[in-house]
Amino acid sequence: MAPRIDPLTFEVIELIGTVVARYHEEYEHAAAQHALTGAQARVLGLLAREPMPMRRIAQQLKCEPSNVTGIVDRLEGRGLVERRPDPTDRRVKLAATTESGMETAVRLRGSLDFAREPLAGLSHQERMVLRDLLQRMLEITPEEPAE
Amino acid sequence: MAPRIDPLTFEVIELIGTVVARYHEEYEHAAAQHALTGAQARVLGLLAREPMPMRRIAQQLKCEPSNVTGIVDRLEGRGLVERRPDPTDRRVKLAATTESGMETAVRLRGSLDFAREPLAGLSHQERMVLRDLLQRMLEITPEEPAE
DNA sequence: CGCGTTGCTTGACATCATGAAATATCGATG
DNA sequence: CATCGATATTTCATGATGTCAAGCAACGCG
Repeated sequence: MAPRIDPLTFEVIELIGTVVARYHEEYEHAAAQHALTGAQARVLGLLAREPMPMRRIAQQLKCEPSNVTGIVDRLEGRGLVERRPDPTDRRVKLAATTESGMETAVRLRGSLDFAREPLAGLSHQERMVLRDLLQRMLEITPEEPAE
Repeated sequence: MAPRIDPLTFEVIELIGTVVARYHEEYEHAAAQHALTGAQARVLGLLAREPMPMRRIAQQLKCEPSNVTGIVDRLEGRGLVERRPDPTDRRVKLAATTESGMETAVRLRGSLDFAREPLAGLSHQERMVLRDLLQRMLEITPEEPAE
């Protein structure tokens, strides 16, 4: 078995676990306020940015396309989303938010206060440090020199 | 969405979202390696620390007790967990890992390499900074006058 | 044109989650 | 002690999410 983890690292892991738990909790709660499930909220959020084929939704959600069919069905049943033909490929169906769906997505995003709430206590300087550390943790290479 | 959030904060939020996504991905993957679902892995992990009543499992998972019944049923069906009577209260059933369940839990914990991997690039000093920032970010319920 | 590939849906099935109702036990009160 | 409200668990019905296999339509290449 792997060598034991030092206490500091363990502590950070626990904190990340807590962040993950809190994030999910708030996300589900915000979704529920709009009578949406987490999965529906995620898809609606994706489509609010731009319409996209079912296939791509599945890739973003890391699930099977057949699963997306059902989720979009339910969103469509509520008039939040519609399927359009792709002009360049008749196999493809583009899912897109309706006007009502876009409104819901905007309100949803507004109530995702995980954004403002937990960062309130951090200064601008500290947010930059946090950003850099998270980036390195995720091994993201900044494409452009960061401000 | 309204530009109420400055770009830096937005960037940090996105990063946290990425952390959450990656965490879940790795967790589900590790669970699947032991033929467990995420929920089953979480319960097994809880019980590996100490046996506890169904009620408490539900509280930890933030779900209804009736849901826990099913999850423990499946773990019990595989011989990973067993139900014991609580000597002090005959209403209560204590769920506890079997020997085999404890082994699985230990191996599972070992394969949760989200622990070691993503922090590898950070120095001891940086981990301390990250820990402090996360702690302040998570500052539990602003009962105290938020500084 | 023919044929393998791709995109989406359908169907069968397991899991997770909720809520309401049933059962058993506890604890307190009269 | 008998009763009654509260608590712990289970069962049942229902819905959402997820997988996989099979099917159909359309694409595109040879």
